[in-house]
Amino acid sequence: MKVTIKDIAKATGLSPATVSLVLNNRPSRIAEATRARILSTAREMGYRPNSAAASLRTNRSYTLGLIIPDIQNDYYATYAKGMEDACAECGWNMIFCSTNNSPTRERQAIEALFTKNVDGIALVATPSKDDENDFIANRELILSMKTPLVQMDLTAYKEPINAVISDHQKGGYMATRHLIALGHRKIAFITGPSSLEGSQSRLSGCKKAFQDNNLPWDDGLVYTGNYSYASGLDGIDYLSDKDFTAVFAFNDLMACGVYCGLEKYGLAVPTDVSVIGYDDHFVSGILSVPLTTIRQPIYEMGKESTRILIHAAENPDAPPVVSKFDLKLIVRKSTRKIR
Amino acid sequence: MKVTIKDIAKATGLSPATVSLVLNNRPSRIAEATRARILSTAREMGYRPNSAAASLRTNRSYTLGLIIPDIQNDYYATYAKGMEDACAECGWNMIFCSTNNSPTRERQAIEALFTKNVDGIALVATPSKDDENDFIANRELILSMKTPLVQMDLTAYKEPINAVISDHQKGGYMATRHLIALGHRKIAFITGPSSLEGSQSRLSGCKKAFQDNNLPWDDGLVYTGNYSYASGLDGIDYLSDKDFTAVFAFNDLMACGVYCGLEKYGLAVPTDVSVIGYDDHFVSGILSVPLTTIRQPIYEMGKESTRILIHAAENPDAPPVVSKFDLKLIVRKSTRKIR
DNA sequence: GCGTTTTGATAAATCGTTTTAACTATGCAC
DNA sequence: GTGCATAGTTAAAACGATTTATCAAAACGC
Repeated sequence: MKVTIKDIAKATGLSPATVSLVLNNRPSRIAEATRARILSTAREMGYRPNSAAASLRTNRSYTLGLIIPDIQNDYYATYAKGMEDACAECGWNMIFCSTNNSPTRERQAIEALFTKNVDGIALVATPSKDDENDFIANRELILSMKTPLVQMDLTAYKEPINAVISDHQKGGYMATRHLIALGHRKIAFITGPSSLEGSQSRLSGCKKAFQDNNLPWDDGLVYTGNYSYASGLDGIDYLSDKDFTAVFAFNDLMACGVYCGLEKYGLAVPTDVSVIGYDDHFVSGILSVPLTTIRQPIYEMGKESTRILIHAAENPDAPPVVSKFDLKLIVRKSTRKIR
Repeated sequence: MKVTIKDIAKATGLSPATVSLVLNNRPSRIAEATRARILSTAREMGYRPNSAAASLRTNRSYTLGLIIPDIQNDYYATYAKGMEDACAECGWNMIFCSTNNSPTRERQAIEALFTKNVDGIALVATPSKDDENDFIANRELILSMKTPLVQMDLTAYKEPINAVISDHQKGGYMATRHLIALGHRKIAFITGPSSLEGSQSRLSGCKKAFQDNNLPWDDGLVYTGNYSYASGLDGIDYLSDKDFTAVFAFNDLMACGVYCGLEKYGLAVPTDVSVIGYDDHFVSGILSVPLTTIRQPIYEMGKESTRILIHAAENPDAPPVVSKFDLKLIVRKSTRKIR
């Protein structure tokens, strides 16, 4: 039925050992003629290795696992693409798990990946609103399995850990500074969930920018969103009776909601209100008023995650790596000098 | 190190055979007490099955492979999510492969999936512009492996094959009829690549709608795009010196390009020109002028694909299934009665 | 008490590959 | 002809689970 290494051995009159040595390109002294013969019959017979057998024997699968909260989210999808492309370059494979923002499914995914013997796991933890413990527990689970782990956007941890991060404090600072430079003083902020470090960091960057410019901070202009389109809308509802000339939404999706909300209240972007987002989601460039935003090199972060994991898989006692990425201010049409 | 079935056997003083029988819930006469003992020690010892070993022995992996052209594309991502959700419900796993629109990588993905012993493959073939042969060759490859295959949006094939499809001719018809009903007579069409069946079908649906209403068809108002944002823009450039009151873009992404193009020429949607898209991409609802579109139940199609594959895996000689899905006209703000 | 059925559990082969120590044959030096 | 190095190849033991035929003991019928 399926062609195995034994079949090739039989066909060439050699032993399975020899065939395996050649097919895996192991350092050994196999005559060049033999090598060629094996290679060509393998091709002719349509040999395809059985990775289950190999993985059983070697305990390696040349496969990475990726766990993301939602594959439909462009942000995670881009990260996934980065990882996948880097894997393809090295001939590795990936198993994706999209957990639909459920810590339970996240846990199941981890178990499944372990069962499948992956050589490394990239975890983009689900932004669990309430239960921080799930999050910790799942990370612990991976670590307890001794499988290399790389985490996105996580720094604080009791022990060093592989991570790809971007400096969100700086991102928050850059965005705010941009608005301040345009003359804005009454700036509203629509943040992410306060449980998320990324959101916290951005906010502290914003405050720092105010400080550095000797401007008074007003907590009343901060609305806590949850990174969804709807919460951008809600933010504007909340802000509708407040006085502000610019909005910094902590991601682009909420910025889209902000656009819609502002329109509802008869406010034009950027004439009446400047809007800045975060992420550089692909829609940002094709909106009616293209959105000024902070770009995260999320694709590159995906690629780097793969590199880190492969390296960790191949060097079991390499020290943890933290790769820090630079953010970039992308100025488009949604922000302008205050009138 | 890792807990195996043998370890549990040793710990309970039973044999590996018994442990396996219990853990897999096989029909057999194991004393209830024994069963309970095994289950509890397995839990205590943190046993996790080694799927490589199981798969080697049984030739089953409870894993499906999915091959899509681009994970970053919301359309495919939604399909993937549907498949994944359905898998999670059944305790199955998925291996995603995003091929970046490269037939070569598509081929590599197929090989990798085969090597990994997946129990079924869902193929969303890359819309290869020029070389139809790659496409055929890759499908043949999967079929030759005797692995269950389900294909999205493909009907024509010399032999019956599992597929999930939507009736694109009807979709084209619905969209065109909608515009005609609003009084439009000069309708421009921005299609997909003519090599793709889905695009062809939509176009024939459009023509049929014209026929049924005794309207003259004008090939000059047809622009062949490639489903990208840019080709929506290009389409409007091409049409700029033509006379038309409505545009039907064969997907929403091109419709976004159309929005932008029309703005460039000082035309407002829907006041000057009505625009209708296709897919119901998530941006369609959050555009400044929400887009009227034809919704494909792509998430459901993903779920169904999983069901088909699992069924095929468990019933090796079940006949091929073709699941047909209904399309729906979603009327938003981008189309209106002609002035 | 004997033969038969039922119950509960297991021995052992197997899946396809990898890997290491061991083996044979050949060439070479003397 | 003997000893030794080297080149080329292989035997055989894993890896961890599954599965079938088989076995031992207990229960049962009479």
